[in-house]
Amino acid sequence: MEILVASEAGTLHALTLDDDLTPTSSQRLDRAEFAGFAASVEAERPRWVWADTAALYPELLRAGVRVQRCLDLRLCHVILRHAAPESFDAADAWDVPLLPEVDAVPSLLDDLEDMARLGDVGPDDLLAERVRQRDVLATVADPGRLRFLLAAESAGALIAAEIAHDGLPWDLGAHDAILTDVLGPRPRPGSRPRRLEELARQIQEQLSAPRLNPDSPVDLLRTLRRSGLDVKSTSKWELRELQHPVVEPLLEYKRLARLLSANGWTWMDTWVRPGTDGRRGRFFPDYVPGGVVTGRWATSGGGALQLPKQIRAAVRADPGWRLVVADVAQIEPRVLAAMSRDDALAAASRGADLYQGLVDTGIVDTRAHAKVAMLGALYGATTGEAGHLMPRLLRAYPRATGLVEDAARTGERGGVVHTWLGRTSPPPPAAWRETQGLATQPDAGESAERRARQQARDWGRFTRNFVVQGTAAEWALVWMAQIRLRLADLTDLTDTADRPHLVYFLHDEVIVHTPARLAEAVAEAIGDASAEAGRLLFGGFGVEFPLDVAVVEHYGEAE
DNA sequence: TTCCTCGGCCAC
DNA sequence: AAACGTGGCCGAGGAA
Repeated sequence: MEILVASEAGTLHALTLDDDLTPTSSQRLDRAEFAGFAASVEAERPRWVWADTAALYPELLRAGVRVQRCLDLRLCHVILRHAAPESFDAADAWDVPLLPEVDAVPSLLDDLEDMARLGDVGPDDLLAERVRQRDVLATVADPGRLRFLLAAESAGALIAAEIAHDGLPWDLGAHDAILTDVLGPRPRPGSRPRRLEELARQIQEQLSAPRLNPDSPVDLLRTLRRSGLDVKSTSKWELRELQHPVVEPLLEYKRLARLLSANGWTWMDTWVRPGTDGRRGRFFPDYVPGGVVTGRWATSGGGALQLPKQIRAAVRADPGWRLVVADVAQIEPRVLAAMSRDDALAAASRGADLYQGLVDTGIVDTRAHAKVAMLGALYGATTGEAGHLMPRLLRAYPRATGLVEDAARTGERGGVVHTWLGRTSPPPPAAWRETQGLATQPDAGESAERRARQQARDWGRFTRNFVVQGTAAEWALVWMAQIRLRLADLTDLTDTADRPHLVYFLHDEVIVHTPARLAEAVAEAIGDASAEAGRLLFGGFGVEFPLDVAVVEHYGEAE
């Protein structure tokens, strides 16, 4: 059973559909009735179908109602349009970006919540889109896989909304202690923390430049060169190689200045809601499912995808609760082995450490070389150590390397490539084709040809990585959806106060916040979910996805 | 004043 | 000092 929920001019319409997508009943709901309606119908485990999970699900969550499955038609639309562009006309209302161009609607900023989402789609339009998507699905090469992807993508939307509702437990006191320890006490607004001020003075003295602003790359580069240091930039990679007394305080300054600007007291004030008795604060990452072309999640504000290791100890479970932190070891090479059906690479992956497996089978001599070579193959390295090791990898794993090489060649020709479940890469932009076209003209100059070759190789590296990064993202989505199902089974669903819940996701890593007594059961559920994700995606093919799982009080304890 | 690009660096 | 993929976010400083 499916239930379509349309929202039009503040009123909700719920349509119940049978398996042929024929409406069997229809009703109007006041906004206030929505959660009660959803709670009563959820017992029958329907599939909820709506235009945009982020527009409707939060109000259910606020009312304490969670649903098991949904179809997010906007997210599905994006996938289907790329998979079968010939089935769609010009861009329509379903192609609107998640957030509008801010320039375009300055007067609507107050209504952003309502206007930016696809909340306002009438029941007829919603049903028409649902039917269209079913029909498009029937035309693609492998509807089963794509249907699975749409379900996984939609489950991701539910999870993102739930994390946005629950938040990541955050210990403001621990965060402040870390900052104070390395920077000094919180300074008055507009002035540098004590430690940064000291370092700035040292740098100025070492370079005999009393008015140097170390935060200004232009100023700093000029001053360094005036001191006889032959550098082309102020990056730490280049500075590290210099023999000069300014290097140490300068690198330390950069490290601390970064911490202050990215995750200092201002960030804390902006993104963390203080806790209450017996409860930590909460950081609310604004995840954007499907926000990256490859299918990875993006974030919009808060920087949840780049929480530096330095402050992870501030992620701390509530008293009496634990964090279960789990990440997949070397997900991308494992996914590559599975999707290319490369038995040799799969065999090397049959252990907790795939890179060590490459050493043990004699492909390379050290683990470090194995990692460099493998990442080089996934990213398209041509020079240096990675480029040098490539021939060995090509010889040892012709199927796996062949898959990414093929994807690169396709991209270089301007073609599109597909992930395992059928997410399709975007075609190269018009300017790209134009440059390629110019280079094939009879009167094309040397430089035009060089530019075109360079650009073709660049796009090839993108498509090469797309197939693997995108399939890894699919694995992670399925893993997380399986975790979510299993967590719901650990407790009585109505018992929301004691419910283990996902609070963080980072490409190949999750954190579950759970009452301490359930921590071991949660860890086991996460492992089961990993095995199930492998089976669901790749059937019986023998690639394993081993996890590092840790039950901790704070994230800093996990590796 | 606001907007935008760039250099730099964090995460995977 | 980037090389070799995907991102977000910051301050500086020039452009509008």
